[in-house]
Amino acid sequence: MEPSIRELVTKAVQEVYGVEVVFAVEQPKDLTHGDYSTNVALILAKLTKVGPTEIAQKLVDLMSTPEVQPPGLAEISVAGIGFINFTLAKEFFSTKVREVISKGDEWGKSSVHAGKHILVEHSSPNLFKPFHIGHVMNNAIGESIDRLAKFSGAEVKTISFPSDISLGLAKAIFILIEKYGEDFKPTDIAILGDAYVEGTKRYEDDESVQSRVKEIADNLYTQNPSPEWTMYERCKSFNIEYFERITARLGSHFDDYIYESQAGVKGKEIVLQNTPAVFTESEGAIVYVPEEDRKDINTAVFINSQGNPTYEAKDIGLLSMKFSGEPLDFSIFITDNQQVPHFQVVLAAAHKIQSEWSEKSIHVHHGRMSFKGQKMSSRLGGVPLAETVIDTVSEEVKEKALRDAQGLRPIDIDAIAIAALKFSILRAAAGKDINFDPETSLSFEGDSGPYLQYSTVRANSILTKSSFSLNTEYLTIKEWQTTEVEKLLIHFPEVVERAIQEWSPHFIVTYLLELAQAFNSWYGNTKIIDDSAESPYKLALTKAFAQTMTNGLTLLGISVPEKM
RNA sequence: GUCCUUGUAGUUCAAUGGAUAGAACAGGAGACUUCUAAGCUCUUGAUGUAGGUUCGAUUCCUACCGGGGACACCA
Repeated sequence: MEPSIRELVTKAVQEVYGVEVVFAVEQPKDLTHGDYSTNVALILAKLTKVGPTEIAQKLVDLMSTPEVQPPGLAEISVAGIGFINFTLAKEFFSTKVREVISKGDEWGKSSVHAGKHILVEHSSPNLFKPFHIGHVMNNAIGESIDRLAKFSGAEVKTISFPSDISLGLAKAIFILIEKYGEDFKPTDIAILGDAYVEGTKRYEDDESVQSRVKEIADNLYTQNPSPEWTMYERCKSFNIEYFERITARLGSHFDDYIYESQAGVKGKEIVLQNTPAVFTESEGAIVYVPEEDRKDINTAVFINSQGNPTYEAKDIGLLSMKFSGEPLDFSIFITDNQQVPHFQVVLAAAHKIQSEWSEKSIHVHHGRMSFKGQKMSSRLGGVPLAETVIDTVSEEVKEKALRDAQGLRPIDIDAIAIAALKFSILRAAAGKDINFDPETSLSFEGDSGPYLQYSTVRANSILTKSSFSLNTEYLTIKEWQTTEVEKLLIHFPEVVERAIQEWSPHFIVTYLLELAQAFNSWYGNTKIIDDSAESPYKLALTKAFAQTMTNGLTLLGISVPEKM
């Protein structure tokens, strides 16, 4: 409906004022103002120096003639300081309800990026560091953006970029060999994480440890067959399995991995090829010096004086590998915003090597998660692990379900716990820090993941009881007061589109909350299954609601339990 | 010190330059005896400070104050 209203307004403006202006057609904040509204008169007022209400009235008069109006429009009116409000006919809503049901899982799907190829990189783990609550934040946002990309009509490939080689990793290997011997086989990620932490400490204040660790690092970088290399390979495959298990539990799947070790080799090669064209030598290292007018970025080392690629060069290698496959339209990557300055330098340098590397890259950055006010550092330990948090929350869910004397499937318990967790992350506009406190951040009541699930489950339960089918003739209802549920329902595709345009899942969250509230309020005051003539339509509306919720939750990476 | 980013009820979060700044939690009150009470209804309460641009500023600009981050061989 939004496009045809836009067209109607554009034509009217053209006719009266003979100009083209940029204006908004949007859902008013207050539903009583109508289903759509435009600020075009306010914009024109500036141009023509005429009062906005006068302009609005002129346009409304012109648009109100039946010949020019698109079907489904019931009323156009001037309101407030000069807004033009559009109210839709109830037939429009009932037709839409039918459309929602027949489209099913495709309802709300956009075509803004139809035919395009998008690469999404997220959840990149540092092998040997356990997957902690901060990684869950990256995963939740990344997974949702991945799903939004798929819902945009594009062909999407999802990858992860594990950090599999570093000095820190050699420190962990050192501890493992010392403590457990060369034949150690990893069975628990915590042992590796502890080794990492211990290695970091030991390295700091012991020179003999330092030289031994560097020796190990050399063997790892050169893939030299040695006890530490064998140990490293065992640990690496164990870690990848661990990573896949935990991300699968969170609902993610990766098509491919690009390892930092590969990207490092590639990156070094590219940086050397582009020296001195792009990079310059300085103090034995190879650095990128930004342009004079780029005060916002710093000089950065790409290859250190030992000749090893740094993080910066690895990212150049990563870019080259991302773009070496089939042609890409966008390459989206998700990190926390601590890394923003780093990527500004990398992309500035990348632009000079291959301009599409920076032009087609989209860096989505989110805030960081602090834990009960404490900054988190996986090197120092003390950070809650993802699995521990999920398990703890799952226990609470289970207890609550028992109190309510309900049996829940284990898979549903997990789904509810994960919904609570993901919701606490996705509800906020990305970019802001989240202070995570399991006591207060994870709620099952009010604005929460479980609230959204519960509303959907309840609707589904009614549908099961009623044996609803789409064939029911529900469009013939006479007495019907359009509800807030329908009024919100029709805007789902616009919300999805905006979330895609801005790569911001939180628009979906905000919308689903509003929708669920509208439904729960309606549910509380209406009997849906009854003998009235409206009952089939009420069931259809319930179905359309459940479908919209399910589609929206899917975009957030949250699944809907069978019961709760 | 330079640059980036952020500041909204007691708390956690919303609000493409527009209509009366919305929710939830916490606090207070209530309904139901009806399809799932993880629900519904009512209620108390907020834009860091000072200027500026605009018909109109939480939103844009400037300064200050308070968080967070980056500043060359870690990732």
